[in-house]
Amino acid sequence: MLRLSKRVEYGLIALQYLAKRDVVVTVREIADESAISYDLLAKILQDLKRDGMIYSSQGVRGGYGLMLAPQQISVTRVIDALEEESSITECTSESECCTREAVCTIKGPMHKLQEQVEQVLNAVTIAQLI
Amino acid sequence: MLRLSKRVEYGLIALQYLAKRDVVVTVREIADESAISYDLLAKILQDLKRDGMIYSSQGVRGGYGLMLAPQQISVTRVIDALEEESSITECTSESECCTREAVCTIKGPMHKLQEQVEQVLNAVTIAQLI
DNA sequence: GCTAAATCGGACTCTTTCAGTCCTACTTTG
DNA sequence: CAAAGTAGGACTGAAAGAGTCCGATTTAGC
Repeated sequence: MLRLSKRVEYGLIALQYLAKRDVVVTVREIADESAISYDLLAKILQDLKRDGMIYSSQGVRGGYGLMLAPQQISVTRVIDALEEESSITECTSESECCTREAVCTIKGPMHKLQEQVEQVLNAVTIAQLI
Repeated sequence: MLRLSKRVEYGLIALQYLAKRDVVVTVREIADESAISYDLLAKILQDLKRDGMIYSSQGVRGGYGLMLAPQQISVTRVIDALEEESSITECTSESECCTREAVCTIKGPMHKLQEQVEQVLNAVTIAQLI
């Protein structure tokens, strides 16, 4: 469907939220304000933290905050942090092995297409969302 | 996953195949040569025909052929003909109604992003696949 | 030190979408 | 009229996605 997953959508919303604040923010607050499932959002923020674009402080008065400047966080990076695969077709994937490889006649062009899409997603950052 | 569906992938392969020939080609031939399920490909070609980018002739010696020049058939058009929805998020969709609309803070930027992606997909045509 | 408010993280369920199959009907050439 | 095609509905199976549940760990503040 060529659609961003809800995980990425929620991730972008959360990052946008964090970018507007300069103190740590709880998952609860973002989830309530943005009408997103708490449990789901909690997992997403954990993944974003693993990537290193945000940090967390645990315990009471804990929460999440940005580690990087908004303009350093591209949509591509968010996608990579939150999704397993992000190639446009099976044959442009590195991890999967294309079942029709021997007879595949569109591998080259698809690679080019993927590069162009990535370029677009790379150019958009959290800074543009604020 | 931001991935083109198999329907679109097979559709592009079939169109590329047709673009290389100047006579009608049967579904069977394309399916065999490209290792694609016959039944599935048959449905895809029907949809492409409905859109008007290819024509069919029924009966013995029948098959499909291009109605338009390869450079007139963009990837966007193929996607539109073969998929229900193609918006990048729920909130940029026209047919769906975003459940979180009241609190959605990324609608504007997502629309811009979608336009840019569409621009890329619009610029690539079957002519580039040959 | 205890308690409450947080993050951490595994395991699970439910739903929807996608890919693919099966079967029957209609069309047309030879 | 038979064989080779397209036309198309209905169904199945598998996989991914979205969301839930529950328990563990950490830590500020009383």
